[in-house]
Amino acid sequence: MKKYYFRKEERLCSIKQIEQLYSLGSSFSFYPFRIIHSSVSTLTVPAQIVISVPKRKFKRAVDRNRIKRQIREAYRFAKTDLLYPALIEKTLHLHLLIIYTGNEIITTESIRKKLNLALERLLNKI
RNA sequence: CAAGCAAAUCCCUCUAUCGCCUCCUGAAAUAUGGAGGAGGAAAGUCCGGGCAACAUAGAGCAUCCUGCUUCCUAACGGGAAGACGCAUGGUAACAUGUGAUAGAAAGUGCCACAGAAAAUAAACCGCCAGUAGCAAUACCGGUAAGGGUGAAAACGUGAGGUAAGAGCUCACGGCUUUGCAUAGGAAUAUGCAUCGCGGUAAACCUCAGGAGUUGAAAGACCAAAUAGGUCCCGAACAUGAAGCUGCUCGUUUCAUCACUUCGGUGUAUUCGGGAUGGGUAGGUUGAUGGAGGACGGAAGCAAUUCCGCCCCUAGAUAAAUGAUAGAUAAGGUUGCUAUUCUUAGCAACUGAUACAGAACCCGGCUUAUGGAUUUGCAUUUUUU
RNA sequence: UGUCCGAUAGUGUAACUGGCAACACGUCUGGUUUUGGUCCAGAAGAGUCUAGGUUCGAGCCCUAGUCGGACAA
Repeated sequence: MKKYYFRKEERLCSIKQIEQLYSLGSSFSFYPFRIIHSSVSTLTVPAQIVISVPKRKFKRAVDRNRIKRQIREAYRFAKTDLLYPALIEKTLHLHLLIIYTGNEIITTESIRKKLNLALERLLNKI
């Protein structure tokens, strides 16, 4: 049985690395997400990600937290089924930044579908 | 029974699967097992304090804040009780609501337009005396009663007084200063005497009280790689002239730096190695047991305080507390039945919901909010 | 987390010490021109972010809120 973990090691926590990702990484949009990615040399896990919801679009902290939790839940399933096998096959390590650019809260089911499509497109690009 | 007002309390449930954070167990781990994991406002950041660093003889000035009294409190611009004013209701007693409520009798300023005049004063109409004139009237002086203007007109009413008038004098009344007496702990109230009479201090200001500055991104500790600093050890030596040599390299002597006991030593430069201080990334701490809460008793009108006993209740750090499925409680909608026409029962569907997410911690204030329960208040209807 | 500013016609800005909310551009109407532009003449368009208070009177003073912005690493 597969384990759908999502631990602290799989998050990108360093401010400097995030700034580097913003300045050097390449990006594309796939509604309702905008994904910034760049490959790095060594990591203990295949990918480290940041989830971001802009304060300008969602004023209340409750809404931002809910969207981040939805995305995190969707990513937890998507990376185990989709992302990690492909990355291990290509021997790549990634830094990822997922920004939610939609204007309203949508259901968890549709976020899961959209995120799967977005990650497939990411795998085709690299 | 119903709706209303006020106060207090409670609310993200349970089961399954997957997952996150902290702690415990464990030799150890991201394993296994166990325990725990958002609020009344966590919000706004409007006040006050703890805590920390720095500064600091004392006093004054400046700046800012507060402003009826007493009490509560660690403290407050918060709260409690009271005083006074205003508004509404009431014949009144009083009730409810509300108030930045010290000082306008220290001084300065301002009061548009209108109006004669907006504050040491001032005369447009009017009233009165005098002079001139037959008279109308003119000149000069007195006068704040009356008119009109304005948000506000020199305290109001009456009498005396006067040529006409005027707090000019008196009586009553309103506000007010000071003193005394009584009541009260005080604000204040009542009485007597006395002084005074436009408003504005959310105008400057005066008086009284208070404020050191900066905030956890404070502060403390550990500390990789790289570069550079300091120290130690080891190795090497630049330039010129002459000699050795056919020439280069090399070597010797002398000079170019200092000291010298003439053997050398030191300084400077380069390379290698080691040690060490500061300190970056990063990490630990600060940082969650406290002005803590529940219950009982005592003091107090109350805010609150004291005593006893019990309880431990988030601790993340680019930031956890979630997702999916199902279940019901209160509630909601629809239908059916009974009925005093408003309730009750049954069935189906819906349904864990409003406002909203801890970021060092407390005490308040303000703002946003759907429901449930309890208590109190007065009102209406029905029955007895 | 903390500190500090601002909000006025469609747009950009004024309004001193509280006393009729002003200017420019834009808009509309008319004229000039064959037409458009330029130019000339005229008009409309706000009650000052919201609520409450002080005052005879508030854009201005005070309190609370809403929105926008700046600064401190």
